[in-house]
Amino acid sequence: MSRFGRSGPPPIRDTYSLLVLNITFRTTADDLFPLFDKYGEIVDIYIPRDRRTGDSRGFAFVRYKYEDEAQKAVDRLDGRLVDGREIMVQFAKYGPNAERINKGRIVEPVPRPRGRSRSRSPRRRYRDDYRDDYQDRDYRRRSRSRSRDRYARDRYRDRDYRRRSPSRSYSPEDYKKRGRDSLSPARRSPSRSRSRSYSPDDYKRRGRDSASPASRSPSRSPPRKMSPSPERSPAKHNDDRSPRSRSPST
DNA sequence: GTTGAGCGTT
Repeated sequence: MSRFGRSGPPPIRDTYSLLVLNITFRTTADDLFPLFDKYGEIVDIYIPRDRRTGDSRGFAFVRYKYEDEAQKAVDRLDGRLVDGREIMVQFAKYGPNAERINKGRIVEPVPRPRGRSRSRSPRRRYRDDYRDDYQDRDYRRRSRSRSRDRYARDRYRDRDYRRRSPSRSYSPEDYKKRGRDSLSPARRSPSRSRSRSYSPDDYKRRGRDSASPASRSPSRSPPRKMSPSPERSPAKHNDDRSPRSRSPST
């Protein structure tokens, strides 16, 4: 669903895809259009949305017709405050086709039987080399928590989904696979097996993981309930301070 | 009704 999408996405050939990140969940293509359109000719703007909620995922794809304009837009709109949020504009990679993409531009939509593309240096040779270092600094600092929990909001409405799918959680097979893999140090650490067949640490680690999270820490589950009745133990502060605070002065 | 790394089609 692109802004210019009449019957689907336009040809990506000879187009420069820009990835706009850090945009607000309320920002739409229409909001980005006037911003990017001012810096160049926009071929298309696409904002992936959640198939469940339909909300924006927080990033958009802006396709420019020319590389210089795209680069200019990146330089201009990158870090721009949009809707109260700093957006990050950078050249986008089209998934697995990224190898055929150079600076966001689709070099060749079809795979090359020859490894020629492999031989040549896809390294950037633009005058904007300095920009790469500028972006690779640390301004892209990622937060300590990721938004991967964005789907968690579904649990609020579909929180009942856990009951109808109790086995939806991690399968024991996963543990078995991991455990079996850990039990094969010969293939993972051949130099390690020369001393001993396997390390007890691995066994312990596997045992911990296999152990139930609830029974692994008996001390974490004190038999004492956290709901002390005010009537059952009123003689904690009242009785203590009673003789003292009761008669501060005569 | 919330959120904040990333890479795309209704």
